[in-house]
Amino acid sequence: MELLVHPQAICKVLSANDTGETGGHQAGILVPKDEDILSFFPQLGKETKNPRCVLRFEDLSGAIWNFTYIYYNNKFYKGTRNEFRLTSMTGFIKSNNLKAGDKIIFLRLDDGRLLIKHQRTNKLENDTDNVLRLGTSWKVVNI
DNA sequence: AGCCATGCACCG
DNA sequence: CGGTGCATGGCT
Repeated sequence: MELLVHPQAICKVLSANDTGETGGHQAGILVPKDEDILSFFPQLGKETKNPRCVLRFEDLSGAIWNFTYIYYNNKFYKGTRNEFRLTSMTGFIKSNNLKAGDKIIFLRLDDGRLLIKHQRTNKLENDTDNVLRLGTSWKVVNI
């Protein structure tokens, strides 16, 4: 019997840097080192420097987006980086006019296919943010 | 830990 | 040359 359970969907509130509003060109979003979040993505270790893989996402209109999931781990190779990023998202972010505060939601279907959707900022919800105070801007969503 | 920022390479 | 992405460093 298989008892291993993985989250089927996660979401992230975009930062200004994620959307490119800060003028940066890092072309993607940061993925916090949270077990529940990382388990959604392929496991990338520190055996090789800056390992990556391309993930194929489908949006609600049926369009296909290929994002690159990278583990910048040069901290283990005489550098200082130790973080995960999902890059090549400029097209998706621009075509949907996503801004800081908006959410991106990733879902995995039973057949392994990946879906991506987004949600505009809800200001009322923002107001309660201080009270809820989620540890990271990512959260596991059960569907 | 997470977000901000930037030099360089590549490509249309 | 401008947009995009890679890789990396800095700041909070």
